[in-house]
Amino acid sequence: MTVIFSKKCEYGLQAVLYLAAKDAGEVVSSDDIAKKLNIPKEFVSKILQSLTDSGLVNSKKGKAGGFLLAKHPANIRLLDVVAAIDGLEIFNSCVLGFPNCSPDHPCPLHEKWGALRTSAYNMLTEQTLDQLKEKTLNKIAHLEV
Amino acid sequence: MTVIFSKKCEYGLQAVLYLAAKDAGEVVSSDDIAKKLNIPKEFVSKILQSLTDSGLVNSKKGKAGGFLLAKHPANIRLLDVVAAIDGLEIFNSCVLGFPNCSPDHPCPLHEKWGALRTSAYNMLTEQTLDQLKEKTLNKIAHLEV
DNA sequence: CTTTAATCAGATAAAATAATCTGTTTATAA
DNA sequence: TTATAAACAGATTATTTTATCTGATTAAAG
Repeated sequence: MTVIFSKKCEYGLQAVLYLAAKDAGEVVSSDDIAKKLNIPKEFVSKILQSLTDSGLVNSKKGKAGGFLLAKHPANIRLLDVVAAIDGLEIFNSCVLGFPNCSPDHPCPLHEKWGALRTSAYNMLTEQTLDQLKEKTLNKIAHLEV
Repeated sequence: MTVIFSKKCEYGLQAVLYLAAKDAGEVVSSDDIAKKLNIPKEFVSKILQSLTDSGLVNSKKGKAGGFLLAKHPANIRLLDVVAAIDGLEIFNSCVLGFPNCSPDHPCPLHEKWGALRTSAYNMLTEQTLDQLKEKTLNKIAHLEV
């Protein structure tokens, strides 16, 4: 198989987009998130805990507790989430798996791939949770089974 | 972690590029390939066996046996190798892991990601093993440990 | 014809990723 | 103040991917 983001990262991105689509400050339980997004509750809970450690998400314990974004969604870029979960290695490693791939000793795809990779990086840097709110709401509205 | 191609696919691409950099018709053993590319012999052997089944590679059994490309390297696109090993699912599945991601019910990144994905697809379709021969030779020349 | 060196086939092992479970702590609300 | 519902912590399990092993078959070369 081929993957861009790990499952952890996909779920993490879905979850923070979901949080960003809620009203500011609203606390959402992992149970709610898991049900809405159709992903394992314990798993998404773990992921949000790690994003809490990373400072992107805040949590509230106890009854009526849950998660909420730690910053205004305009200040959270997709790249921040990816960096916190999967890391940025993908933007700095050879697409063909060659060692030492660099401008000095480029792999056969170095330039062509480099251009695509940069576009992807820029896109993830430009897009904030805020900017995607409308689209997220739309997608969520059609997640019913 | 984040990945574009599986290890299998990375090794497979490296191996066919290596074969394409050899003289036409030259038979190369998996042992040779493994040593040169610094990848596990049995693993690359398995991968080349599967590419043989896919019709991209031919094999020669017995002493002095090994592998060679089944077609002229100008007729093998990178996409063919990726398709044979990882499949093309990545070009047809949601980058955020949302179900049912389509123009009707797009995920928040549907358009932006779609553009990048198409660029990647086109690149892999345009690049043939032949076109990458010079660059492959250069890279291989600097693989020494 | 025998030795040797290769692919091939299938089983197995190891490592990484994904998912689940068990119990503890915490805070709300009845 | 007690019941409840949540995050949290850590261990465990399951699945997938990566890698290795064992033996069989094949073909070239001495």
